[in-house]
Amino acid sequence: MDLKFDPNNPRFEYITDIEGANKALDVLEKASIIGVDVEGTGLDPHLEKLLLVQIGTEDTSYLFDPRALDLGKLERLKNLLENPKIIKLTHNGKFDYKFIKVQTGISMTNIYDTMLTEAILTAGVGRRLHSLQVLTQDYAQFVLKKDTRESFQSYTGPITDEQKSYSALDTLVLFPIFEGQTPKLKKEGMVNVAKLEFASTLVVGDMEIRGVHIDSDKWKQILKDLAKKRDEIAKNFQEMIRTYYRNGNQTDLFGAPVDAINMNSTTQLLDLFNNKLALDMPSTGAEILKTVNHPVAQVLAEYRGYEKLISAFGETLLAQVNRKTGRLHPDFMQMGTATGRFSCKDPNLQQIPRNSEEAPFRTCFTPEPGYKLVTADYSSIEMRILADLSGDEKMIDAFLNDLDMHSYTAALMFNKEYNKDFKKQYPDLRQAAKSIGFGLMYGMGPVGLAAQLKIEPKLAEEYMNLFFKSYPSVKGFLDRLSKDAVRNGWSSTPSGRKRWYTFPEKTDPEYRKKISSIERQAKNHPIQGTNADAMKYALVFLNERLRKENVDGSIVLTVHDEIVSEIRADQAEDWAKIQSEEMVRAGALFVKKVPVISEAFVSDVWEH
DNA sequence: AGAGGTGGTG
DNA sequence: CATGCACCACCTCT
Repeated sequence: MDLKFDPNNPRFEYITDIEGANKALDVLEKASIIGVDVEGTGLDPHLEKLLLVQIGTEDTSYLFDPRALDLGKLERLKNLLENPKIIKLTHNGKFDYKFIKVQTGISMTNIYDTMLTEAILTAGVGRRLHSLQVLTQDYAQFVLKKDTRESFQSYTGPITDEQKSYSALDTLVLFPIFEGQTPKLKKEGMVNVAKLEFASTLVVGDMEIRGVHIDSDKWKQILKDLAKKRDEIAKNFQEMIRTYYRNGNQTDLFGAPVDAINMNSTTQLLDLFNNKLALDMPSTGAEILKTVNHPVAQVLAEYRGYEKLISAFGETLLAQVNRKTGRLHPDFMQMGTATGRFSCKDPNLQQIPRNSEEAPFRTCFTPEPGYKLVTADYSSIEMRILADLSGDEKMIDAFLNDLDMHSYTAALMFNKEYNKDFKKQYPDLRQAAKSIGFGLMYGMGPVGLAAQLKIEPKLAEEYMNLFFKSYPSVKGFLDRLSKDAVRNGWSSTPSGRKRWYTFPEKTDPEYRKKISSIERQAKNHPIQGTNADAMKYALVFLNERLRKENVDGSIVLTVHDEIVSEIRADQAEDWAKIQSEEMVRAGALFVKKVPVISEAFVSDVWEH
């Protein structure tokens, strides 16, 4: 690899005035590909300060100092970064996009992201984090020092020579990585997948910048109510088990009884169940507790229900409300999974409990005054994908005729007549059909199905056979997916999104177990991954419509098959129609044999 | 610090 | 032969 720069002495221009900026732009405007990176005093674009915006060609990096120059006012710079014809090489461009947009108002377009590219080129195998350091070693064969990065943390002084060199390298090194990655993208047929990811980045950036509003007072009240119930149950529990412990009658300084054990410790719980109560339990999980015929187990299960909610969705979530915006700005990772789905963290808003009477957490997510939430989700999208990809005529017919899928399946399987009251007439049969339908998409076998339905494995196997007889193409389709994956070492969605597998040694004692696991993953990947593809297209389409139609609002959440946006009240109803239409249009890119359905509604709280 | 257990979401 | 996909948060224990 011939580098166009010297890693030990990179060329850069440090720009603090208009003349310097114009000279740099004279060069940059002639390039078709530029590298972009930013340095800030921290990670939060709302709270921290931009210290440098580096924009470079393959041999020189231009370091714009936003403390010396109002970058948002530099019309030529804005036009450069917003020019859709010029490719901006980035590494984790979402970060740079957000900082630049929040602090200068400039909205970068046409991003190429080396981190995302590496993620799609290695999905399922290898590292989950693709740092610039590692990619530099892989593609440019030198060691990128990273110790200077920390020097920007909370930094207020003038930019040092060392900081300049370091910052310059961060744009220069993007070029050899880009050169090394793009042939791989072509070879793997993943250019369009990459383009989809890059387009999604801007949507995710906007979504994270906007964040989502949460009613903290209401949230706290829910927690308070839950804690009261939990504490009462905990007290009962300690009471019940006191006699088994030597410290059972001890009291603290104020005369309150001391807890016999820590209810959150599985070690201590297992000791209680197995040694004191002689129950012989393998674990203390909910499934086991249900089967244990002892009041202590039931009380523990009840306690767990509350303790889970309080600990996982408690004050730590509220503590993440941004002090500047007053909203939550979670981190959506567009390649957070091996299948192409998003993951979400800090906080993970994709795992907020569904609303219940006791814990209506989602109702605490509300729009700003004057706005509405518009929620839309795909209707049984993964089943529709299965129908489409397998090409099963019966399953396709069921969706074409808009039947209740699981009822229809049960009717076919058990030779009953389908009608719209089927769900009421044969709830158990419908449930069995539903479990098989979902289970198959996860590669489940008879034993798993038996456990789920609490029936004998033998009967479960009969049920599965009935399912496959009802939908003759499905079994062959799924078996082909697992066979192909084991033969090729990867599976693929119709869009070309791949997932690779690492195979065990033949001598591995868990060889068969690991192969089975790969087979299940390979059955699921094209289905889940196609869902992910559709969602990403939908997000891109929706952001385009927001801009084109001049809608006052933004997408605020995405939860696998659901999109939530926050829209000015008078525009919300019209937007709801657009939102479901665009989701359908995106889904229809992949699902062509059956209809794609998305229903949207307008509300004042997040409800599902 | 990292692993294992548990349980929330789609 | 082994027996359900994809995640993240919190807790305890080492």
